Amino acid sequence: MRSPQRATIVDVAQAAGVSVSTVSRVIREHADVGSETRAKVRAAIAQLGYRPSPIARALVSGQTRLLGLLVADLTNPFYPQLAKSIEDEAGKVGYTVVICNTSDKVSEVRRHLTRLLAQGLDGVIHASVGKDETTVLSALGDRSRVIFTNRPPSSQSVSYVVSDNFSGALALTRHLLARGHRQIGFIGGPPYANNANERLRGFEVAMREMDETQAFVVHKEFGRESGSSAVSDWLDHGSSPSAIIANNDTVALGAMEELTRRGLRIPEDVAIAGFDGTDFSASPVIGLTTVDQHSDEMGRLAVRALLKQLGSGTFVLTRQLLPMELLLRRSTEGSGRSGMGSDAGRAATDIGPRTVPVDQSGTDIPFG
Amino acid sequence: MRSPQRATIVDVAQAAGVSVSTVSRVIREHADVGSETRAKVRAAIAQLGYRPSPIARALVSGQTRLLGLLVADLTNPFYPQLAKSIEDEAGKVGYTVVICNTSDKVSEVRRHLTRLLAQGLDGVIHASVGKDETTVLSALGDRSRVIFTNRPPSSQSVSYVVSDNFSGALALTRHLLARGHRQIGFIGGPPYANNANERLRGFEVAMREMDETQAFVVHKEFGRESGSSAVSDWLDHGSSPSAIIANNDTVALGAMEELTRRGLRIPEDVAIAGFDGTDFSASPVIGLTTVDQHSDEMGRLAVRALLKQLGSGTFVLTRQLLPMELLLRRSTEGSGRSGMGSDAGRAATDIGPRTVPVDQSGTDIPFG
DNA sequence: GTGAAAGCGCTAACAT
DNA sequence: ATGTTAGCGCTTTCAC
Repeated sequence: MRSPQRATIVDVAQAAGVSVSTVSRVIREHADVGSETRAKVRAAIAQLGYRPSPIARALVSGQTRLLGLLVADLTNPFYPQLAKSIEDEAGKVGYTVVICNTSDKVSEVRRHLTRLLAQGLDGVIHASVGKDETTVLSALGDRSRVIFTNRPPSSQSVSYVVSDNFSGALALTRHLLARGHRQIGFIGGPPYANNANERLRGFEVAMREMDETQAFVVHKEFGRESGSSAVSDWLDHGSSPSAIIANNDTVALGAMEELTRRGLRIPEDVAIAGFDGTDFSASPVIGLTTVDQHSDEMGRLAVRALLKQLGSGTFVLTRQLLPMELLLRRSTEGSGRSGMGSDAGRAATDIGPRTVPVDQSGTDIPFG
Repeated sequence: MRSPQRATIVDVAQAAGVSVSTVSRVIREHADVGSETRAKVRAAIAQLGYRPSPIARALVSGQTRLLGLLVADLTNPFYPQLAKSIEDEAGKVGYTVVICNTSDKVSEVRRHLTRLLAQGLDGVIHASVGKDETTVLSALGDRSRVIFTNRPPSSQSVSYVVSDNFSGALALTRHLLARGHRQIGFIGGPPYANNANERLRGFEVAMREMDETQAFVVHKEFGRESGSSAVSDWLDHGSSPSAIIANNDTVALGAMEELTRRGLRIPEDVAIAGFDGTDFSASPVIGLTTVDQHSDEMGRLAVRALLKQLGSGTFVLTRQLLPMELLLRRSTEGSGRSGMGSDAGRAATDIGPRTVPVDQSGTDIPFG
């Protein structure tokens, strides 16, 4: 049952009656190799079932084709969606990605980075904490080996591909205002999450555009409990928003739970909306209005940008802001009769693209 | 910004005024090294910030400390839960795990295995297809490098750590029968999924224990759509089960969606239950009765068993059947008033442990 | 167009 | 207790 000793390049060379360097050239489809020779080598390779050792290659090239992906919490469905897209894109060009759960802790980021580095990875996609560029950079030693996604870094001198959270929140809030809501609760995130901060800013700007509005803002972590506890905070202290915006879909679900528990109807008594566009938000059982992050595109672009950085000798800063999309569902739109079909909620409002000019210098321009 | 040329073992040796082998010994905390020498070396290592190259190590040792994890679908919340537990356990002993999405296709399994093997991984945890031992083994070349989890393999000569799906289904079905249901629909899985098969078997055995029962069985894949389409199949063709058992929580959610769409109330009109014990099933908004797989324990045990196999020279077969736990929620128990608190559904029925005797020979004993 | 040989950074005999 | 040395499987000058 032992696996047969793998053939090495030397075996192939012998079998083909050529030198190892010739075999190496053939493998890498390098320059000029006589077509007969090439054929002989190819035959030998096929016959021996030879596969070059990635380890030996890595030793000499210094490249492992291993990418790290740091996510805040794999049990928040948004991250698996993102991870899938990243893996697909990376896989296409022969890269393997290692997903790491950070629980949004800088210490975990450091721990994983150390271990990954010890494994010899080439680069990192950071879709977690935020505001931790220093930690990341000091572990990696080189900003060309990392790209931030999902949450923008606080500095502008490191690459990122994130959503235009400000505009997304703006559009969502305006929509709720247009539907007549004036007292709106916002469940903000922890201070390190820049995407959450941007969303809050969008909310605040929209609220100020209108008179007679009242905003209730609390700050929480990203779990379901956060949603429940925010609702409790408000209802137990006499605040009664007619609509609630949660920082992400998971938190929104938690808020729905608490409202349900208290016998409040959604959206008749309280409307509710989230962010991210997770799959479950679309479920008719849940029917949650959300601002979609387009995780597919985000992941794809992040991988491409990172690979570009890794490849080119000179570092090229990437700074991309992706448009979000407002997906209206029952949780804000009213009871949308049972038979509304599976396309419900795809009546979307696209929030136009917006791109930040990239300048190589990487000066720290504040967001917005 | 370039990362400073990493120090090598030779640098350390020079700095410490010893030979490389001595440094190597110190690194690996090997045998006897004079305590002064050791101190000198340690100092040099610290001072140079030396970290041994995993690649060079891998080249000589043939071990990468990389584990592959094959999952059917990362967007089914059960798999992230499982993955998390596996990563944690593997991380504790310095292993890194690469998660791969197979979409339950043997061709994808093969593709990933090939790529992972090219990356030089040590072993694989297979939590996907099932009945594909041949493929897996021929890719890996050695059964000591793989362990099946979640879904049992069809042969008994390869290691696995899975739930006692038969007993779980038995207990769930008996519970529904006890509550008076006689016409029960079962949404089975595709033929290759042995855990689904076991669940169906448990269901059938329980149904036969009682007179005057009627079972509606359909076979579907594992997505939400499967749940919806199963419900449609039944209702559009005059079958009307008073309870539905879905093969997993995701499918159950899909079924709930279709029932809701058709204006049927859960559980008043139709009761529903799933499998796996995913986090979302516990949400009061969903309140889905489920048979919990204990993904934490399953992952932990799978990793331990695999590492044991990888370590020991002689292959030791592991065959473990883990108890499942019935978690009763609103979807089967009645409307469980709004204020039932967050512990609702933790009133659990433990389904006793059951262990299959392991014999080294690995003869093919059929399940049950 | 092809080959010889020197490493990449480490481990593991085998000396001493 | 410590040092010497031969690889691990490959890439890459540098010759021919």
